[in-house]
Amino acid sequence: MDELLAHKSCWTIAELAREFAITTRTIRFYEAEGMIAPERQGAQRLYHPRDRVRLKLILRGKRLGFTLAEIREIIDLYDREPGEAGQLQHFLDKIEERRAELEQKRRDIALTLSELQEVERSCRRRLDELGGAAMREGAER
Amino acid sequence: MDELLAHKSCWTIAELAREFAITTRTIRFYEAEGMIAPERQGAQRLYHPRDRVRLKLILRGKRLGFTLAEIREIIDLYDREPGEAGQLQHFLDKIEERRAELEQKRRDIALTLSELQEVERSCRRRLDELGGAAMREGAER
DNA sequence: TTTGCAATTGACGTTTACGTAAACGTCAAA
DNA sequence: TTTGACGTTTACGTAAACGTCAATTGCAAA
Repeated sequence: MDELLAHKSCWTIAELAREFAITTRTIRFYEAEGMIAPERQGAQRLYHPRDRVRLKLILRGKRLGFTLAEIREIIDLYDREPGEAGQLQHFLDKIEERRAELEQKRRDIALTLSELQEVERSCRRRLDELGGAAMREGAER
Repeated sequence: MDELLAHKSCWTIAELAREFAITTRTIRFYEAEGMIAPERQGAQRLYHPRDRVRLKLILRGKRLGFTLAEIREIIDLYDREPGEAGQLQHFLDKIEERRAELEQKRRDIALTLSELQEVERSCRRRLDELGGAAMREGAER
């Protein structure tokens, strides 16, 4: 029910775990690694939209095969202070690195997809042959 | 020198390790996991084009964040016997699974790339501001 | 023939990313 | 008031993917 309310402003750890299909242990682990910093109400953790976004970014990074250390670096790129010129250049370099990695991944995906497509084609051909044979056999009876 | 000969037909473990920038330990590990099966000349391993291709596939899979177990499954899709209808359908299902994963990764990459681009833009804006300020300051002297 | 490099196996160590279990607090419904 | 659902911390365990080291062997140049 409440799940349907599009604009929730805070979540419990169990809610987030359910939503993203991970365990609460995992969420706490990310916090221990300094990747999320939920508010505290006494002992309880309270997650705000910002935390939820971070969690999403972490999971996206994981799907792409980045390590938590790399993901931390990427996220750090997002919420950074303007800084001065030297920093900014170093910063742009970092971004460029990440972009190169992502584009390599993209090429890898394209290759794999087209190979899979080829396998699928030959698989369907074979299936057609079998189907055809079965149908001819059926017609003979 | 020999490296320039495009059509080598076999490699030593050290050559492959150098070419792909991994350790020999890693290559042997993949063999122990049953992912490569080089020829043996006595105790020495001899890698043929087929082994080299497999190694490439493994590394590509790793870049995409697949586990070795998943990579093994993907590679298995490639060199599979025709088989009968039931197998083939199950086989097509597997392919579909992998495709779905790859397309998820593709979306993830697109999102990350566009976010990085946004960060880069704001970074360059800031850099321009600083540059402009420095230049005006220079002109004042 | 010795020296030395490249290769081998085997055993154990290490890092990452959590899982699992124990022991406890909190609050609301029965 | 007790039971249950949910939360907490602390600590130890574990699977994956190698790294590291030791002991040994084969071969080839000096």
